[in-house]
Amino acid sequence: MDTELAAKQLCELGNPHRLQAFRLLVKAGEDGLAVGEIQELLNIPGSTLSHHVSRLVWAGLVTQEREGRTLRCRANFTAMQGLLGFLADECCTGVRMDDGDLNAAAGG
Amino acid sequence: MDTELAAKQLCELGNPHRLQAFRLLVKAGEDGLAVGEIQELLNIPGSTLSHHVSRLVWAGLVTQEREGRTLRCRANFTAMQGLLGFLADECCTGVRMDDGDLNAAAGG
DNA sequence: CTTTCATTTCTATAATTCTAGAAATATAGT
DNA sequence: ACTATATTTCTAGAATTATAGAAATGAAAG
Repeated sequence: MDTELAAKQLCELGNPHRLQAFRLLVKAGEDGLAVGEIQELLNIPGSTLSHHVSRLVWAGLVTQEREGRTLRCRANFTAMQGLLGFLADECCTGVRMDDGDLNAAAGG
Repeated sequence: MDTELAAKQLCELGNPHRLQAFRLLVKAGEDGLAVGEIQELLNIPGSTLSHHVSRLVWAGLVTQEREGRTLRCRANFTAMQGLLGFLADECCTGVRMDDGDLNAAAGG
């Protein structure tokens, strides 16, 4: 995971509509949700949602599969775990501090 | 951690310059970095960097403390851990899958 | 082949963001 | 007060994004 990809994915998650949509897909798990189901839950116009979903797909965070007339969307858990791993490794290292460790870290 | 705050913080991390700056601050740990040090490392104009840093501060991801003429910036590890927790809990639940669990989860 | 449903693409507009030079502010030293 | 350094604020233009109505596309059903 390079910084560019991480930034791209963080950027796409960094919009309330998209983050909400993504959370719904995470909750839905394997079953996923049709675009129309997300639309009803978020209560926003179809064209607006389509824009947001396509950005999530573009960033690799969501996959889509046609099922007849509906498009089923699923969270890409692998991508999400990759992003989580990047954040944990690259953006949360430094000092791992419990209260007791604060002085030691600051002093030495 | 509510969705709005998470989205705000994700949005701010979702810019390459800001993500790079934040990573530098994470690496720097307790010591942090002066704005000018970040600027030299990223090699971008001061006004541009100031814009980005102020956004990170606004989102609560970075703190600033004046030390004479320099402004020392530090990553807010607590905020970052909160964000990580939110993502792990709210955006990475669903099916926790090792390879072996895939079929079981899909099957029922 | 027409209708119906689900979703996207087209199009336009308003709003936001990124970038960076110039000017201003804050601090310290002389 | 004057100078130098560090950083921000002002300002403006280019680029991107968000929003949503209207039209188009894909797929099933009659």
